[in-house]
Amino acid sequence: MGRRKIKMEMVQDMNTRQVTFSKRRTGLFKKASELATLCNAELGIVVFSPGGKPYSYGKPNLEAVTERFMRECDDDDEDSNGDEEEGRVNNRPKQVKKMSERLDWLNQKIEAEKQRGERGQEKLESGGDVRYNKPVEMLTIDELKEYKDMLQGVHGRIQGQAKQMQASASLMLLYKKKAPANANEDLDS
Amino acid sequence: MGRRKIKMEMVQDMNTRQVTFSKRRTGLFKKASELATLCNAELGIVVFSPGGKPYSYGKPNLEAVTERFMRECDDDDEDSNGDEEEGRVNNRPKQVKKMSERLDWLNQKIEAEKQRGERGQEKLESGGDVRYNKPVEMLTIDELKEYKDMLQGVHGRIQGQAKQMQASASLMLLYKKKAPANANEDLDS
DNA sequence: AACTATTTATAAGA
DNA sequence: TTCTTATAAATAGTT
Repeated sequence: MGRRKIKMEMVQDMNTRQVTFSKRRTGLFKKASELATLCNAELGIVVFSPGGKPYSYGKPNLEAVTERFMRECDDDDEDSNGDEEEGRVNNRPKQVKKMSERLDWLNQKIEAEKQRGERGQEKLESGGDVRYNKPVEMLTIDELKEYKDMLQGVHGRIQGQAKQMQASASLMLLYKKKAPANANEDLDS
Repeated sequence: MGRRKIKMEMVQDMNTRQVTFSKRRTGLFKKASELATLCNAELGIVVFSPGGKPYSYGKPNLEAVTERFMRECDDDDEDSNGDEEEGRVNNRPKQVKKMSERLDWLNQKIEAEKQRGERGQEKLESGGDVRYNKPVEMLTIDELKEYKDMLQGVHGRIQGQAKQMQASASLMLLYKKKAPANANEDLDS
């Protein structure tokens, strides 16, 4: 589809692969947008880059997931229950419960990390004092850098995971029935 | 992209729209497959046809993940039979809402943690500079290692949990209405 | 389903 | 990264 035909296998060169990913992701989302528009279809896409970063496209919009969740669920409560005498409490939500339990567990872990982060920070802060008392046990610059990178990495990855969860949760939105076509960014040309 | 250029709006003729949907859905999934292959990326797509039928594509294998999850959580699985009764839009919204609140809470915590991490980082960086002026430092190597291990351990568990959640969320999409066609074979040509 | 005339996407290159 | 362009690929209308 370009100057040359390429073999359908993972692009070896990292740089080229990144470029390819970027271009084709854009193309994929455009195609998705067109399909949604032309056929009045709803769809959701979540793509994880080789680096693990999540990208998503959806109609209706998959952004601002949490707020949408709440809003649309409220709407859903009011709309779909109007003439649904059949809407009994069914037996399926166990999956949701399980997922919620996992979220609970996750939250606990994050809270724990938060606590420890504070303690670690105390150590850092008190370190200024210790510095004058213990002239020996010091960190090398490389060790400091390592520590810094570690912190950045952990925080970054946690955020990345959170985004992934959001994207996934967004897809769940599509499981529900139609919400009037909230206009999306028009990728259609 | 064909004999003529078409306006980017919903195709009016029902028959044509169905044909367009079918063709473009195939094309979209192929593009997705190629993106995944070329860039070693993971992705998932769910599309609802105008008629409301869900189609999905995923790498790796959304369907298998879905089935596995369903099996694990099949305590209440009564949907395996093929009856397509629709009147059971359930009480899920409340649970989804609950989950959304947790997600929101989670994000707040993560954001707060990020802030803390940045502050801690400043201290580290200033400490690194101080190091050239003062013969001492704050944390011992052991303390640093302990902290690092702790964070890494937490992160590992969080990431694992997040992946599970992601899989769970994806599969929930397909749990009820199973996709009639899960195009997961080699779409790459 | 197949067939093509065209449009569209994109691999390389700048 | 963004643009250019030669070429590959997708597809709208037709059979």
